[in-house]
Amino acid sequence: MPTLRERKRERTRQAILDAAVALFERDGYEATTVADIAAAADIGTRTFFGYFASKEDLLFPGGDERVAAAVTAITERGPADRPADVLIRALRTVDAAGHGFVDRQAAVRRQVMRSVPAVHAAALMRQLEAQREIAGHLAAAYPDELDDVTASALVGAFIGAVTGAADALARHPDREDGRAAFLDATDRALRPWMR
Amino acid sequence: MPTLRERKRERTRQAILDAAVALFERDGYEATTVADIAAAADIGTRTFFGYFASKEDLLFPGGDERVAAAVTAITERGPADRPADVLIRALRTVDAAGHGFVDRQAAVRRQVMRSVPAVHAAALMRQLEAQREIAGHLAAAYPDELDDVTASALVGAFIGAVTGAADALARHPDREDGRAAFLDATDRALRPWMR
DNA sequence: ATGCAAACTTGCAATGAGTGCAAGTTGGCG
DNA sequence: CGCCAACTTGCACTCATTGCAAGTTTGCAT
Repeated sequence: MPTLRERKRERTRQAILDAAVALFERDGYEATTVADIAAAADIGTRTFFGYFASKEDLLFPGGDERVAAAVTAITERGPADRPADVLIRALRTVDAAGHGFVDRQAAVRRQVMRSVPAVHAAALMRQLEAQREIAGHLAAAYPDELDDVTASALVGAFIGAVTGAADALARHPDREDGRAAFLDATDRALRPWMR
Repeated sequence: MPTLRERKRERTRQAILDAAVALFERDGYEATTVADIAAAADIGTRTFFGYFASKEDLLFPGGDERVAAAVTAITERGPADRPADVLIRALRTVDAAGHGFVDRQAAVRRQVMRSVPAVHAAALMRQLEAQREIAGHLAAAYPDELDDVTASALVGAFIGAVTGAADALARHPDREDGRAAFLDATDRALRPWMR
C-alpha cells in the first residue's frame, strides 16, 4: 500500500482533475481560471502548480496509451514482419483499443482543441513526442536496416496520414460515415506499404 | 504607389520585426519582453498589438513560401501524374527552393523553436494549416479520385515523413552528413509511392 | 512516543502577455 | 477646408505562472 502521503497526493490530484473537467464542461476552458479550479478543488491557487505545471496539462493527464500500444506491437513483431508491417499492425491495435469508451476527459479535450488553438498546438507537440518515442523503439527493433532518421521518417509518414485524415474529418461536422471514410482514406494513403 | 498611410504602416511593421530579431539574437526570446521590442521600435507597447497579435507571431511573419511552391507544383502537374507523383515533385521543388539562403529570421526561428516549446507548438500548428491548404488544392485537382479526407491523409503522410526526418536529424547536433541522411531517409520512407 | 528532516501547502508580491476603453492625432478625400 | 476613418497611446485590468518565506504534515529512525 502506498504511503499516506502518496494516497493523499493522488486524491488531491484527482480532485483537481474532476473539478477542472466539470468547470470546463460548464463554463468552457477559457472562461475557467486556475483560481476557480483550485477553489473548486479546495486548495490554494499556488498549490495547483505543485500538481500541474500548467492549465493545459489538465487536458493531457497521464501517458498516451496509444504509444504504449504501438510499442507493444513493435515488441511482439513476427520474424517475417518488415518495419512497415509492424506499424500497420500498431495502427490496427490502437484503433481497436480506443474504440467504444467515450471518456469525459477525452470529449472535453476534443472540444477544447477545436476552440483554443494553443491547446491544439500543445496536442501536436505531444504527438511529436509520441512519434519520437515510437521511432526510437522501431529503430532499436531493426538495428540493421533503420537508423533513427529513417525510422522517424517512416513513423512520421504513418502518423501523419492518420492525423491528416482525422483532421480533415473533424472539419465535416455532419457526415455520418465518418469511421468508414477514415478507414478508407488511411487505407488508400498507406496502401503502398501493405502487401 | 501605395498611400502614405500604407507606406508608414509597412515601415513600422518592418521596424518592429527588425527590432525583435535583433533583441532575440542578443538577449534570447524569453528574456525579451514585448515592451522592450516596442521601445526599440519606438512605438507604444499597446501599439505593438495593432501590428502583431502576439509575440509568437513575430517569428512567423508572412505566408509560407513552401505552401506556395507546393500549390504551384499541383497546378503545373502533368497529365500522366498521379497524386503521389505531384507531391513528390512538390517536395523536390520546395527542397530546391529553400536551399542556400540563410535568412536571419529563419535562423532565429529555428533556435527559438528548440528552446521554447510553445513556439515549437505554434510552428506545428502552422504546419497543420499548410497541410490543410495543400490537401485542399490536391483534392480539387483530382476531384474524381480524391475526397478531402483521402487527400489529407496523403499529404499528411508526405509531410509527416519529411518533418519526422527533419526532427530526428535536429536531435543529432554533430553529424555532418545531415543533408545526405535526410534525403536518404525521406527517399526510403516515400519510396513505395515512387515509380 | 519523540523529534528532526523532507515534503507539502499557502499567501504574497511580481512579472509579463494580452485586452478593452477612451482621448488625442493624422491621413484620405470630397 | 473640414469630416470621417484609421491609427496611436496611456491606463487599468485579467490571468497564468513563478520565487520566496512562513507554516504544516509525514516519514522514519531512535
